[in-house]
Amino acid sequence: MYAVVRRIPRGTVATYGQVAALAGAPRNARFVGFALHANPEPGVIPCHRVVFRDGSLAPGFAFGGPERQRTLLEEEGVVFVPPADGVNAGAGGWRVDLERCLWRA
DNA sequence: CAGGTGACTAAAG
DNA sequence: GCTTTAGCCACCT
Repeated sequence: MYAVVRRIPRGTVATYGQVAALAGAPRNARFVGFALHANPEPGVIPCHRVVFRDGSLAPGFAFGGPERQRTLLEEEGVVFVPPADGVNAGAGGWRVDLERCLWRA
């Protein structure tokens, strides 16, 4: 499963469900986060490439801040979509364009 | 070895 | 429509 997370190509993101499915457990999406939380190999596992079904990742976890997420993913070429709401909520509301950047095995 | 945990996900209330 | 409950199963202690 860690191999699966590491296999996520740069510039793409995978949902917990996606990783879980590739890991061989389509129903244990929650465990995916748990495994990453344990993070037996810090720095090796790109946790920031793993996002929610909505396209956003766990706020307060992952790396240090939602702002950092957008920067890191944008740096890798991941396309971000601003909140549909006219009022920009800052980093909150920003989601990854799963249609374009969702990792496809 | 056995038990507990969990960054989710989907469905029901 | 939004909030809360139920289920899942490999990894960690």
